[in-house]
Amino acid sequence: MDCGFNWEYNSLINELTQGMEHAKQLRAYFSSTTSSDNIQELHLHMQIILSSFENSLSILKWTDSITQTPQIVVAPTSISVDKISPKTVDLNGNFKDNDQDLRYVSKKRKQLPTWTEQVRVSAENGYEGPTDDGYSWRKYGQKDILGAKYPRSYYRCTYRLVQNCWATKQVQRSDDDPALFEITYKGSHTCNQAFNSAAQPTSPEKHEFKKQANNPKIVQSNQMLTNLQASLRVNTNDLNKKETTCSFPFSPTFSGFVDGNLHFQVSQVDDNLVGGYSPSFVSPTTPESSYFSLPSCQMNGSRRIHSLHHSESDLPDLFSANTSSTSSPIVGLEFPLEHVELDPNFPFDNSEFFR
DNA sequence: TTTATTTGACCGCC
DNA sequence: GGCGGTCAAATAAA
Repeated sequence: MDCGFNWEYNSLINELTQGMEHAKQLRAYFSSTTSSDNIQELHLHMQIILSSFENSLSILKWTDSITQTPQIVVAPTSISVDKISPKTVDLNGNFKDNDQDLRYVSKKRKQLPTWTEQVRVSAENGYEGPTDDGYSWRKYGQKDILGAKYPRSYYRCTYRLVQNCWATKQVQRSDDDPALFEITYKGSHTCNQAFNSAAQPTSPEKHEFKKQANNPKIVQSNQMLTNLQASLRVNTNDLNKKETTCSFPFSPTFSGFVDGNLHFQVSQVDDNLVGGYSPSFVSPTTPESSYFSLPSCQMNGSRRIHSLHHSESDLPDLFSANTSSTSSPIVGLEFPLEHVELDPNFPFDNSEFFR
């Protein structure tokens, strides 16, 4: 897909890199000052911001390593809130092309992106378990693991059958710390709840969503609508106040307006595109100011951390797995250029675009 | 009646 | 052969 997005893509990386460097400087500054609670709070936020930057860059660079054209990346981000060490990701395995039964799916799933997240459950926040992560899961198994004090639970996406969503997760309670749950996710959600996860698990809309999820036409319609909404558009009004929203074939959303200066907002289209805990951040709204919102992670009363690693050798398989799903509203997304309203007078200057 | 969970059995991998 | 992961029938819950 060559839509001339390379320079926006590079600009995005440059902008993220620059933002991360400033966040690092801020962190260093606050680290060198007092140790009051407020300062520590700020330091914590800075850490979160840095994690967001690092993972955004990782995702973008990872995509770039596959193809020079930016695309939707179904990959998790990590947000470090607790001081818990990151775990590993692996994408091993060889699958046979001729295997087409369910076993084939099972083998192929071994290549799905895998990442581990650790969730601490505390009584004070009323969090009842580590499973409420914004997605709807169905438990399909439990197994006693050798050497582990607690059994391991196996969950898969509730919408596996109706939406061919192959995301799974395993929940393992820590032996040393019973309040700590290690959750291993395999595969990213390709179901509709990826676009509705925020309200999904607990809201009354859940039932309505399920009804819709069983209707293929509604599902398709919702997916198209959601894709359309998720995709950015470029609108320009008059020269004095141009409302400008720019669509890109990858997850972040850029929007803003032009009034001599270009004001830009960068936000995540859909947090599930990157694993459910994606950061959203706001780039400078004025040439002089620079601020960032906290990541819009779904904490759900728990504290969580997860990490993602992709080795070079893993990438093709992962990419293949992501793009192989024909029903996915997310993966392999081809950006519909006909939906983009481009102002031919819009100053798409590479160096100034994000300023 | 429908949906979710439990749990023993099965299968593939090491 | 043991272990981890998954299936699917039985059961429970809504």
